[in-house]
Amino acid sequence: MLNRVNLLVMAVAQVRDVAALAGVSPATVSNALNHPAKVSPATLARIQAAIDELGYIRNDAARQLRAGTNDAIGMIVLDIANPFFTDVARGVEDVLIAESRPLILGNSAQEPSRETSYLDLFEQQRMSGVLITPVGDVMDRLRRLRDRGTSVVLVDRMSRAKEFSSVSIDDKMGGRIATEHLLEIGRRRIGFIGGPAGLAQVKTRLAAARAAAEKHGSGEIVFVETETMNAQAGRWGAEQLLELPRTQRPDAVFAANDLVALGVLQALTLAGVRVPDDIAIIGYDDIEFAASAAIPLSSVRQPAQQLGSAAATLLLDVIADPAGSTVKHTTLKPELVIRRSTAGA
Amino acid sequence: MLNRVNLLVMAVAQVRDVAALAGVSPATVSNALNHPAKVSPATLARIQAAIDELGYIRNDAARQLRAGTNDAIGMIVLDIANPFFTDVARGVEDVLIAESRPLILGNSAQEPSRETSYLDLFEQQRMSGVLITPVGDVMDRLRRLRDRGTSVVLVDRMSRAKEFSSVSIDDKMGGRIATEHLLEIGRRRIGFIGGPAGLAQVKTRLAAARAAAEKHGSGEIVFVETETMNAQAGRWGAEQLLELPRTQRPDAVFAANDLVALGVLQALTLAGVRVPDDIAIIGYDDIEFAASAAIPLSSVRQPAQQLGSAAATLLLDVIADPAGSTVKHTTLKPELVIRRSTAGA
DNA sequence: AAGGCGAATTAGAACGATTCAATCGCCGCC
DNA sequence: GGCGGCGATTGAATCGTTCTAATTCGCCTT
Repeated sequence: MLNRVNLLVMAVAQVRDVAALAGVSPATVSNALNHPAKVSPATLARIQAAIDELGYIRNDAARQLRAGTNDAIGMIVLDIANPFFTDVARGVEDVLIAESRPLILGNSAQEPSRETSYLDLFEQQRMSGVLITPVGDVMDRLRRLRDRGTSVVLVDRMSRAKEFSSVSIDDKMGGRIATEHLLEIGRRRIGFIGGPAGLAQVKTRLAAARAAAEKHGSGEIVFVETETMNAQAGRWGAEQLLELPRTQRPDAVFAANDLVALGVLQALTLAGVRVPDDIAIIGYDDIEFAASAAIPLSSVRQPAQQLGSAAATLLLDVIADPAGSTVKHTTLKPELVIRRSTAGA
Repeated sequence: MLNRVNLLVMAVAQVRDVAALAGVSPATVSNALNHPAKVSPATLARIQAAIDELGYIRNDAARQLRAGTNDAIGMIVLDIANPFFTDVARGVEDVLIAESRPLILGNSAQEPSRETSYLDLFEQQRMSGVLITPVGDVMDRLRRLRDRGTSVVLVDRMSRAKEFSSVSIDDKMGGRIATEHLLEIGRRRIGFIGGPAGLAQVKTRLAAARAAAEKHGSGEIVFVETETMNAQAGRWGAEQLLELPRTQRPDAVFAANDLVALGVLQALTLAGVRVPDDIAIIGYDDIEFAASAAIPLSSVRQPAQQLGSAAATLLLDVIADPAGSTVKHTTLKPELVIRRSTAGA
């Protein structure tokens, strides 16, 4: 008999209902669920039958309250509309599903306010771990999270202060190889399109591009800062370049990601600029769509899924041993992928 | 003074610590947080100061346990790697953020087992609402969820039994206009690529295509069933078509979504088939990348973000009045977008 | 037959916030 | 001066599960 019955709505079954039906105490039901070895096979079977009959579903809020922690992992991605990040998320998911840990996915959309509200949520929920690609200045928040027992791993961003473990892809190398490639095919004025400038990825790739140009001697970087990094921003960025006087117009574009690159490609084509003859374009990420673009896009391939699974694995390690003395940084290597948009000289 | 202090780790502040610091009772702190009107401005200020000083963050598990419900909304999408679904998710997010309701995003990746495990999670968490585009046969699960007080709205899928409110896009119309367009430009044998066949969207679009072909008289549909709906499946599907004897080879492909269409386009191009001359291609969804494909892709545009916001709005209505007598179905209209992949005759 | 042991089970106290009913203080009014 | 009334505050109970410590029971040993 359920302990509380309403004339219209049957109350949702709880441990005590299951216990009553199986003729045991609530503690035994809890043991059956959480430490089956402690319960005799016969009782186990009776309890299972009772659970099935009543359709019992444990209340996670109560469980978490008692446990003091939530076994879910929170993840905050920069832009859910960018296939690069969905690939990373899939890498994460694969690892977590195997450990049967729920993944809560949040999209900051490059807006600090949204990032903060997800951090609030994760903090209130006492998540056991958080994966984040930060937009705003959240180091204080992350420190607080860690102090409260939530493990933190940075994704695609090295922690400057080396406080947090991180998994990233070598942006310096990526920026360098993309730029060197453009220089090698004879380009000299390179428009770098991306933003905001404060974003770590943008900052590093741009700095590496400038360094490569300087080292080469006759190369030059023109920075066009955008507010976000989608195709629309790319179209806008391309228009800025086209407004420059002929003599200052770049002969190549290095886009901070492929979405921007695709936007640039569209705008240039629309304006009658020949790609790659007049302006070569290289993107970043090598998302699936780069290869099937109108003019197949050269890009700097990032092992996105691998990044995700490495991050998830690392996070699980940190959770298992939060006091683990060492902060680990894993850095994966990007790879140049040459296609038509930078073909020939 | 914190009520429990460890030599090494300062305990996380709780209501009673805040209360003690502010010189009030825990009940007043709770009121300050949840019903500020009930608390005098002076006390409110003191409590706020105490909260800031201690860095108090409320424990959501305790709150939810007491409240009996979680104010978060769960959403299960078919495929996070498909821009169509991320667009839908963004529409949902926009609405929910405005209501400051957390969105928990799960990716079923078209796998019933993953779908089920997210449903388990949402059920255990006593979510107040769930948005789902079902893969497997989950009607029983959804019914149970509803009986337990979680509101359910189906996305991009009409509930056959009309039990649940839903928001969808008219797949019948979409299948028809795509097929009619191919017939109008003179194509007769149309390969329909997508799957699995059980998926509602696939079923409906295919049926509509067949109906349109039949009505026309000389049209014919060849169905190539795939396991999923990504570019790889599209490449595989295209290869199946190419293996057919010349006489049976279609002169057009209707792909169940744009990812598949892009895969088909790649494989056909690689095999030296001219698009659209030899084989025309039309996709479905009109994702952003369709327009910038090697051969810009004709498609059936679906108002994805609008679908998402409509679904979220409807769900909030249902949550506000779960007993609301009427089950509502909103159907949005798709739109034909013609580009080069089906241009000319 | 008494004692001891281990496996299985259980009573009851947490976990931390919220809420209801009850109390407190204070003001104004007769 | 006493009392009604009202806003502000609070004590204690509650949400459902898990864990610790204690109990029960059957069986083996000596």
